[in-house]
Amino acid sequence: MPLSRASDASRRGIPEATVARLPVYHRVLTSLVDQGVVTVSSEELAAASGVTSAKLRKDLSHLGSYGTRGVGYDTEYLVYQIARELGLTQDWPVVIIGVGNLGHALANYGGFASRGFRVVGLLDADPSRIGEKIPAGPQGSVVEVRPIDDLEDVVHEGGASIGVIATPAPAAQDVCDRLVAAGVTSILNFAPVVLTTPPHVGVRKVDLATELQILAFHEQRRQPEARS
Amino acid sequence: MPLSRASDASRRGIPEATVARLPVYHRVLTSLVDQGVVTVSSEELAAASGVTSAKLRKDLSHLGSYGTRGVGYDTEYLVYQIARELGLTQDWPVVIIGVGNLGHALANYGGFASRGFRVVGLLDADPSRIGEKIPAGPQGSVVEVRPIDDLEDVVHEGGASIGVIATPAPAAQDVCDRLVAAGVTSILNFAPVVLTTPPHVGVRKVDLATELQILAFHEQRRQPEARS
DNA sequence: AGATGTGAACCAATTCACAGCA
DNA sequence: TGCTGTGAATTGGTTCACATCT
Repeated sequence: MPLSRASDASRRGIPEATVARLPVYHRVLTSLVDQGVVTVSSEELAAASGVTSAKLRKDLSHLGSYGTRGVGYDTEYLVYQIARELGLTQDWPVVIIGVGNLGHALANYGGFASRGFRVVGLLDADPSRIGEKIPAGPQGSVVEVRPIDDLEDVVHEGGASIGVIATPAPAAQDVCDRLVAAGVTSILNFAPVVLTTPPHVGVRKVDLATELQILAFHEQRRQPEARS
Repeated sequence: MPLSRASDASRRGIPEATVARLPVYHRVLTSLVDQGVVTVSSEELAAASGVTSAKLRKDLSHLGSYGTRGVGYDTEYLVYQIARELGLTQDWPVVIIGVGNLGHALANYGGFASRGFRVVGLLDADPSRIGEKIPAGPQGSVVEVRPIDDLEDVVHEGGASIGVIATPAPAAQDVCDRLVAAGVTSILNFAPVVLTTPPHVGVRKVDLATELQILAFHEQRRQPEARS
């Protein structure tokens, strides 16, 4: 088949549910490539990713026809196609606001650098934390914590279009407004508040307490024991 | 209306999507109660929660009829009903495995204690971290980090049915197996691996890199700029 | 009058099952 | 023969619009 460079099935509209699973496939495939596995069936890849094979095939069909009938998928080829679709082949400068324990964890999380995310700025409002040098990235590179007032400068210097909010809840909306004003168009929010943003800005929220509460809900149903 | 103690609409099956939003409503309502707000309309509560009013009303209708037509919802009453439904009126002992930056952040995250979650154990495989006392909870209570070998003891002593995995990826499945063997039936996993568990165990996964990748995907579509 | 609660219509996502190709 | 890719059927979730009740 002639490899048409813009793929056939793809253009416009990959379902949101599919997008949310692509990073998982990408990670599993990367691991398979590292292990020297050259070919994988939808059944195998699905099992390793914790989904059904039908779901996996439907997901991949939205990207294009990258498998071979009767054989399976070439791991290296597929991992690249998914990376390209997700935009992992690009460089994504990221700024992180709030350098508490969570901010630290994010800054030196190994999974970022290997996927094109580069921490170009760490900001905090606490004067005692300014100047601290934090290892951010894979080998040895460090980033210095700067005062929150430098937010606009750091965003511009680094060319960041993605911001991560890891501040206490009361500070989050203000930080968000400043990020948006500085030109950031994607925000990952760890503060337990609902952010208000203009429609052109993408926001995702990760809430640690929420996840535990969902677990507790199901756990409760599992224990039909004590009453009042 | 006679307040039938098991509620009408509830029994069996609140949609998963609704369950995932209840913690948000709960937080917003708690904040409103703190501000002294006594009554709230679906329109107002929905706006503050970042959803549409129709969705909010449909969600709440799965719990029962807790509103008053022409008026709205009594904040205090509603916050209690949601808390009860989510199981937040109970005490949930939790063990956390892995006390790196993320584990630290989780241990002293204020949002837990106020919702019934109590950290009864902190475990780590790194000998240099054993014995460290970490503030876990709202006022002054500390928990000492214990060696990973004590996992079973800590789960039993604390009566924990919920475990949080904040270890590096390679250790996660082993820790998971031990938690399950010790009787834990709900697991919150921060390690970037797909865990294998028996069907009676509930698992939720939070993946920091995944969230950034989903953001990057949309960000990429927003910039129809550079080609190869 | 005014806001809830809900059937009905709509849309998105998953599952089924098999046609089509290597 | 064996596994992908995909229409068709099904399930789950959202939105609409209004009957219902305070």
